[in-house]
Amino acid sequence: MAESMKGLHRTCRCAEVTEQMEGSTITLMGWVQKVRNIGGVIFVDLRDRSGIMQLLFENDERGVDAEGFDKAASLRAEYVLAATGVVEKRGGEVNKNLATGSLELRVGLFRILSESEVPPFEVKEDSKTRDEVRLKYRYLDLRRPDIQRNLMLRSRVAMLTRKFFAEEGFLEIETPMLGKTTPEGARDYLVPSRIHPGCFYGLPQSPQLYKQLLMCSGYDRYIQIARCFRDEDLRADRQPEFTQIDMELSFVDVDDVIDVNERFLAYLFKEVLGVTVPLPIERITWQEAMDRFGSDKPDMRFGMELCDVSDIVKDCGFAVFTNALASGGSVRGINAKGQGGMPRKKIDKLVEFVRGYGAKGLAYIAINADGTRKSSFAKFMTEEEMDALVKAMDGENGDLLLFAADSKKLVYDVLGALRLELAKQMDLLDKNEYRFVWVTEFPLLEWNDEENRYQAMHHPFTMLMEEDLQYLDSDPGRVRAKAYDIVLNGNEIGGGSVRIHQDDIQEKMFEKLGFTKEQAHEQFGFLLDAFKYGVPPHAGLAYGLDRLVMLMAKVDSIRDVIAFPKVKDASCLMTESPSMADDKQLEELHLIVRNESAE
RNA sequence: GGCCCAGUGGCUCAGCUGGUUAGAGCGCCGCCCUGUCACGGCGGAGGUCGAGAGUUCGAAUCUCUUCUGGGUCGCCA
Repeated sequence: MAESMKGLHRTCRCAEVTEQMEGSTITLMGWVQKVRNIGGVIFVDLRDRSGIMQLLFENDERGVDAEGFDKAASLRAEYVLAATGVVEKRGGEVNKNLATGSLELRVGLFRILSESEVPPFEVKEDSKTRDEVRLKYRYLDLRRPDIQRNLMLRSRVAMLTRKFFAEEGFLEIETPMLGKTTPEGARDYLVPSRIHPGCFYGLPQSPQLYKQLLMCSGYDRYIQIARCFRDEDLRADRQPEFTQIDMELSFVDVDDVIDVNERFLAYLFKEVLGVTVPLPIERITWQEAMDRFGSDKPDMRFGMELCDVSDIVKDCGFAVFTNALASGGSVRGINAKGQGGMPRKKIDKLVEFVRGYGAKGLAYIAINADGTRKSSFAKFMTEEEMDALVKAMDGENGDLLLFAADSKKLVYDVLGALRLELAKQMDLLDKNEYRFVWVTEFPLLEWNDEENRYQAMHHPFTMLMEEDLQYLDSDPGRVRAKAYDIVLNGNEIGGGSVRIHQDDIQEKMFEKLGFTKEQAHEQFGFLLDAFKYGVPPHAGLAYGLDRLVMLMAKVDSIRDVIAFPKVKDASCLMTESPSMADDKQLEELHLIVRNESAE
């Protein structure tokens, strides 16, 4: 039977009890973590979000009466208690694993505020319970200390973000959830309009257009911690709804955005983790990132950089290499230091791995400890050619050299992914190390094979680098954008760009993207109109808050830093959303028509 | 949409080259225990092996289909 807490007030949280409070009478409230009934005395670990405090129940003049002792014996895991008593030094050993390990509360009076059924899993740290079960009972899962720490960390990140940017003169302004749907980019979540039959709102993929309008309106530094929605397939670091730290600034260029944001990151990491981020953060261009790491979000915690050996092998006898070069591709390799002894089976696994990225194969040279070589393609090459290749790769005894030959893009993809996979296998990735890098000068456009046209790599409002304007007509793929990503340990945690604010360039941009004037106006007319009335040069950036917190919390899934995440198919196992709407709702929204002729 | 991994008492797993009655740890229930903190001791309950079909004298085990969850490629301007 649940009892009332009437007349009782919580003094502090469980783990906030200190040795200075010894001798004083306090009241704690929380959940029963563990009952240890050893006969004449009962120990209970009481838990709340601060941690654990041990309660002592003993039937004597300083403790509980006989009835109270029987009640204590009935306690079970996850019961909610209010317990009043005296803080004492422990009579037995000190528990060094607890902040309150030298103390206990000798309970004089307590109430069971709520009983609990036996939970489907134990509420404890480092769960090994299947996600399926955890997420169905998410309200219990969220009681775990590690998840609670993650969400407390997240709260602190959000608080410090607001504090930092407020002090930098940013205004927090909310933008609509119900907006205009745009067919470009990710799929929108659509919300049917009751009042306008056949019409739909789109939930924002980001506040992009609104924040640019705010710049037009003179709110020269804007920030918002904004919920965003994308109806695309999920990943370990991707949820259909997620949170951005979104900002936009007027009268700035690339360096201004980078400056305030790297100071922000240094502040955040110092305050939250005590980690010093050396400033300025390293910057590399997109091209350099691709050439060295095969990725536009390179993990800089380790080397194993790509090496272009196209020139070395251009006349060799291995057709896989020469054919790739003949069709405009490249041959590149990476050197997995000390992996020359990798068993054949494991190498075959790597070959399987790269096939997943579209590679037709993976050539390798394993250099044994004694200098002899084992290679998948030695028979097509002369000894001299092999020597030159090994030398170019800086191959030493005991190394494993891996090569990909294909189109440039595929070679980047394959070796970029392989580099990360090898780093995982070789245990080169330390979660306590935080390596930031700005990747700049992204291509403005990328070719879309399916639609047979260029499309914006970032978005259609991204400014190009002035010096590349000359190529916009002759060689659009060569034009670089004033776009930048902030990358942390191989994760894109944020990205942004300088926006176009000159209407002639914007129109040219739409033309390059294959928009007619009419199409551009139908989709973005309000922005183009706003640009007629005086628009400041502006630029912005948005962070994926969930990913950032995931890395700060050193966890592998974004779900561990989101209170109520969705599973792979975008449903919620707890609420069982999405669910069918009833006919009445659908009729009101004009999504079905009532059959009137049935009478 | 493709590929890969997993599904066995409440939880985590073992069993899988087909062969008695499917095991373990934790949890749960009962009794005992006055300094435990992974408390301990004794006793006990609890499983149509995700579902369906097939092969077989016989299926947790092999085959196919399907469901659920995870990872990933495509996708995510």
